[in-house]
Amino acid sequence: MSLSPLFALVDCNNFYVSCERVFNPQLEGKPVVALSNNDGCIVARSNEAKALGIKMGEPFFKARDVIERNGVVVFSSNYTLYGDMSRRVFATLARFTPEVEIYSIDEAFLNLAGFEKDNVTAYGQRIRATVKQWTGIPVSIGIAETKTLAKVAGHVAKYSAKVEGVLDLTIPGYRKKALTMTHVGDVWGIGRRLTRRLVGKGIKTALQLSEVDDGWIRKQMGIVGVRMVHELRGICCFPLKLSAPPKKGITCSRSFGRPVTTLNEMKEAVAAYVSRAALELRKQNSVAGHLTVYMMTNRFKVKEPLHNEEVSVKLPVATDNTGELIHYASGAAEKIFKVGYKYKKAGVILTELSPACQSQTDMFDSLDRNRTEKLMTTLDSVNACMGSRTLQFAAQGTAQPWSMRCEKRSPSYTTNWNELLEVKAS
DNA sequence: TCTGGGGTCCTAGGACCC
DNA sequence: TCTGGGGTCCTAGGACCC
Repeated sequence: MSLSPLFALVDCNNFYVSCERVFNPQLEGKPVVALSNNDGCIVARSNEAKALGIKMGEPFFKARDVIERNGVVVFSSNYTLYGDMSRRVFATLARFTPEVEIYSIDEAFLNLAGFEKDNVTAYGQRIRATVKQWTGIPVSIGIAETKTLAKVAGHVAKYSAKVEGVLDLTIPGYRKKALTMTHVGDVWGIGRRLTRRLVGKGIKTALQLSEVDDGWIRKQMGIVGVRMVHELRGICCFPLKLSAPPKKGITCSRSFGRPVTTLNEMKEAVAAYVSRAALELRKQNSVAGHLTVYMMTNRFKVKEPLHNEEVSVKLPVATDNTGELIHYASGAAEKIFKVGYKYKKAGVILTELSPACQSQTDMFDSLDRNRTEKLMTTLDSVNACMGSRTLQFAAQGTAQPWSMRCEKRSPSYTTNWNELLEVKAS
């Protein structure tokens, strides 16, 4: 007999801000925000910052006024720190159920099927308290028969003080109440576009969405919509994914800290992005058969000349070798780079990924692939233990004057001894 | 001065084939 | 007037997620 499904969504509250607070407890109770790469947008806000009206995704410079007036503490993103804290949270969750799906850096679904129904709220409270105690990170937990309902529950749990961070929608009457108080735009899978369309048709709450006719929603939103509505009714359509399948494409792109106007700098940046992408490629034991390079000027500067172009290369032999990939990427960059433009951003995309062990060899291949493979293995292991750019290709440049801004980055407290020693000394 | 980055899935439409 | 029809594969673009 198979158990009826029961999911818990564990969601870290204001995750990046919470990570910073673990190492800066005096920030507790104060407004704090964390910025995206290049210090561009606000991507995490403490409750106090939310209360000031600072919006998610808002450009930093637009919020600068409010921030300065209210003494909001600002952090650049520190993904090394957040990634490590995230691992600690998930390791803690794994103590409570063998089946954990890591959904994002700050969210996980747990399989609670078979756990005693009457006690799941108490169990959730234990999970929440343990994560807080072991990692310092506060979480909200939503429990329900489907992932979509668990997301709804988690959302309500986060904003309703009464439930103390854990809400179980399998308790009679709770599902309807939660769906009534959830705006349709807050349902998992309903983005800005669909929100506008649904609200235009008079569907404003998650409850109303759950009550629409199957045929109608099929026409409006396709099969995706039908699944979503079924999930809201308690019919499970999205099972837990316990192992992530290998990625089908790997991208690395960054905005520049200042405009790039020379081919040399552009090629350095592209080489640096290729190196990062190739490392990811090797981590999942894949090789890439196709490479795309793109570059763009600042789309917000309407008065400056615009150039936005990409070029693709079919690689003669699928590879994970950084040097080889840099070679093709540089050629591609040369093809589209134009003098007289101020480039804002560039990126590299690796696609047509396949398992490294199955890669086809080419009779006329001029590279000694055994040797380059050893070189890559050595490079990766040196960088893994001594820091990510200890060994690098010369093409990436050393000064990297184009690299992104991160003026307010905290030290990587948990992973970088050198930085920690600097903090102690200062 | 200043506007993130990295993914996934689905659909529609064209090419191609028999 | 009327132009076969249906399957499969691929790609571009749209929508979404955090």
